[in-house]
Amino acid sequence: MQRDTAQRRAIRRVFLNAGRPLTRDEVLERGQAIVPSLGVATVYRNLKILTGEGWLSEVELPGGGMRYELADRPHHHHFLCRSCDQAFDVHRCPDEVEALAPDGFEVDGHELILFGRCAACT
Amino acid sequence: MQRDTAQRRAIRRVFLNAGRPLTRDEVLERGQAIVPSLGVATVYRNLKILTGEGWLSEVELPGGGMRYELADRPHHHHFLCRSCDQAFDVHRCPDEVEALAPDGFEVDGHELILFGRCAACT
DNA sequence: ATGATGATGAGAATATACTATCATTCATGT
DNA sequence: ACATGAATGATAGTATATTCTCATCATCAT
Repeated sequence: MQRDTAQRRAIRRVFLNAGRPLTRDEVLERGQAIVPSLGVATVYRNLKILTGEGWLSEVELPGGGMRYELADRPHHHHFLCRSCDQAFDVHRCPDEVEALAPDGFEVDGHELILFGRCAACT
Repeated sequence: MQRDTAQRRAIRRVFLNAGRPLTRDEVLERGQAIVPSLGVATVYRNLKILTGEGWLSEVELPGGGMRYELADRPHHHHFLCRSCDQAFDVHRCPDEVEALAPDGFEVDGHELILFGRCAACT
């Protein structure tokens, strides 16, 4: 059965403290602040396991690499800072976006990404 | 100075006929229908040149690989078919989306992506 | 027509993201 | 405390996208 390791606990804590989508490197750095020996392979393994369990979900934004965020969050979108490349949550959503599709197209989801400079980079 | 080659003409024609963002492979396939000898390196080179000239612009949607589209089109968004992976233009845009950002964040652009099945795949 | 040189095409090389391997560590049930 | 085997970490391997190299081709000013 699955074991409760310091590494996996660290990775979970990183996400619980983040409040925004994280890249593999962000998880690695922040995880190493808790468990210094943490390696990339373990980060990859656990991102996959936690995603498989439905605890994390994948977020694909421009700029390479997948990002991950807690899966239990209500519908929301993202802001991507062009300066620091960090992603942030946007909790409001324009209504009826899915009605914008051309006729004959079946929409089953949508993603809205805002670009600019975050509060820290302004 | 720059030369007007059959390959570059073919690639330009592919975009003028497409009316939607194309992946490298879509450009290659359609380009080879015009100039059979067309190779990947040439496609890459010309995508970069045409983008640098401002004739094409890059579109980054989920699912790997960059896509390219004519740069002179008015503001619009995209629909990505989960079945055939083709991208289509969505010409309507929800207003005031950029006002959704958190306080202190400077928004300078946005992208809206609708997911589902296109008319041909339905 | 022709020569200079920009462009091409095939394949090698590189960059990057991710996965597999495996000896070692350590969480867990007893 | 101990045995079991799941998890880890270092690194090798794989996959994929893109760029580089270079011999050859072909455009265009003359």
